[in-house]
Amino acid sequence: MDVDLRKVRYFVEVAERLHFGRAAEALHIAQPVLSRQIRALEQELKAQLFVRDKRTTELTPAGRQLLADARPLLAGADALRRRVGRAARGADTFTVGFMPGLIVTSAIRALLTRHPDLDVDTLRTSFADQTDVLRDGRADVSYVRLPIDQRGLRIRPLLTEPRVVVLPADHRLAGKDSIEIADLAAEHLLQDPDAVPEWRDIAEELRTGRRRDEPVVTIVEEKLERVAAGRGIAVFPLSTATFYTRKDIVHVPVADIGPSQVCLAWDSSRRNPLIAEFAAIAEQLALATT
Amino acid sequence: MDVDLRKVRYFVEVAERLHFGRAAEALHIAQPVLSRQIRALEQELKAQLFVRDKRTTELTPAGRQLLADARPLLAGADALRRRVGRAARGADTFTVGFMPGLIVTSAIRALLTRHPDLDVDTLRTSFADQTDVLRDGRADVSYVRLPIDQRGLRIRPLLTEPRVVVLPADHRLAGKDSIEIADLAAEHLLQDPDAVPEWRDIAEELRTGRRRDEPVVTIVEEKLERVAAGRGIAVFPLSTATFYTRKDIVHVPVADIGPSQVCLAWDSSRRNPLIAEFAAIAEQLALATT
DNA sequence: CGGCTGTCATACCCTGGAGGTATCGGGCGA
DNA sequence: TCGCCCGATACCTCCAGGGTATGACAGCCG
Repeated sequence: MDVDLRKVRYFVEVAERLHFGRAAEALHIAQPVLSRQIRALEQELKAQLFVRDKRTTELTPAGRQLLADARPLLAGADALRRRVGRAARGADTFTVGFMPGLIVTSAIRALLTRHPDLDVDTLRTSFADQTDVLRDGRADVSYVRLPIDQRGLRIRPLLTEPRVVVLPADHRLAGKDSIEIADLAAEHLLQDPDAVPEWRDIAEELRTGRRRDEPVVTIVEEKLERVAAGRGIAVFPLSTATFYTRKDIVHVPVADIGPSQVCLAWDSSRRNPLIAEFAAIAEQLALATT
Repeated sequence: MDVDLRKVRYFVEVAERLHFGRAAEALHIAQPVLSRQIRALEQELKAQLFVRDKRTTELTPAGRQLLADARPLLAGADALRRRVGRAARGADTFTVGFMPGLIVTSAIRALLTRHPDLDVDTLRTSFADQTDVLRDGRADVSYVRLPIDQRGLRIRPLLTEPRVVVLPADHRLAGKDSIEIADLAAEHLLQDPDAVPEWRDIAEELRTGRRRDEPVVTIVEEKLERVAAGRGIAVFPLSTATFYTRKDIVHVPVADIGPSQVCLAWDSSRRNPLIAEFAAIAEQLALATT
């Protein structure tokens, strides 16, 4: 009848690892149970999801389709749960996500003057999870920096600002007025490469596959700490770079890199009047400050 | 852990009827089972969903929130099921929804020349379900006429065309070059009032509540049959009105009514390259023909 | 080539939850 | 006041989801 979200969640775990035993471990269930549930899911959907040839596990086309659809569905279920829970707790709440370096207080204050009884929360995000918080209901709207995966979201552009590279003060490029992205080909980037697409194309560490697989740091202060220690570089929007000023660090404009585009984003399947209202406020404030 | 979609479906049925007995009947289960499942759902979500005071049932704020979120979630589950089933059947398929009167063959032909192996289907929609087919996965893209509920969708405007009122040939207004919407205040509209927002504001049958509750007809030919029989009027885009020409029917422009805006729409949570490709084709064709 | 290991499937048991029927109890209308 | 409507409660049955033990098969290594 209906798909069983538990089975779908199990499937995602297996599909991501292509290994029943380790997926079962991650799900805290026994491996035979997982095998049986996946089989049951295949029967319910009347579709083979994996090809298992006694040694390796691989996805079928149907499995790939399911994997693509499963994650938004599970996130939607998560969001439903969160929002109902919040509605049950009584007070109207509205949660605004924001990236480090962005100023959101003026918009929130404007919203509060119109809705004095509203309980407005803020939620700090990182580049990696700035859209997840919208899909799983942790935030109602979120200030995001492009590029993002826009699936399931609606966005409104607010402002753009130039991006700079952040270097240790004693770096060979530290004195320059402006550099080009190619000058950084040999450096180690401390952030998600998706955040700087121009760098992807020229980065040596990506081409040679010799990228150190240390976990990507998501906290700005932590990134700056590593930059100062000479362990890598980072590309920030100008406002972020100036906000976190330190003596052992400098920032240099990069001539051939796209600006940082800041947008307001929200889940496109929702229609909460507060969202539209907040979007209008944010847009107006963005216009006023430029 | 995860929400149970079955329980959510049960909840929607009860929330729409505010009556456990009839909801149970519609779901083909016994009433006590339904009562118990709703109670279980309330416990799982830790939220009271209904206030039951021995005679009437009413939704709580949490219940209203759940109702708002439940439908897209269930439609998403439906869509997942459909798309996985299709992927399992093998051949790549792509389904285009369209409203009566819109011509889609040229766009489909263009898509087919680029993807000779693709299996392209068409699906005729009506004003009422033109967006449902996208949300529940019956179609990959759909030509729609505004206004629509844009939640969860992404749309691209294609073209606009004037709208006319369709009248029996012997109607008192039949000879006019142009009329105003107010002239139609006393008429019976044969279609979903949401399709003609300007009419909502002046319609006598809506103001007095004496609207005959005959089911809204969704088939164009059927509407024309009723118009010819003097049982009501209909507002169509010009192309539709000229397409279905009959001797016992005339159409008259309405001066103060917004044009019909035709868009291509698709589910905003998906990223299928074929969707983007088809959107580009449709946009180009729309530009070429104007 | 034989044994070991890793990996998924099978067999079997136990419990909880979803379905059913019968019945209760409180409002409301006649 | 009586009957009716409607949701809740009580109790039964059965299957699905969890567990453990073990089998089957591929690849690896000595």
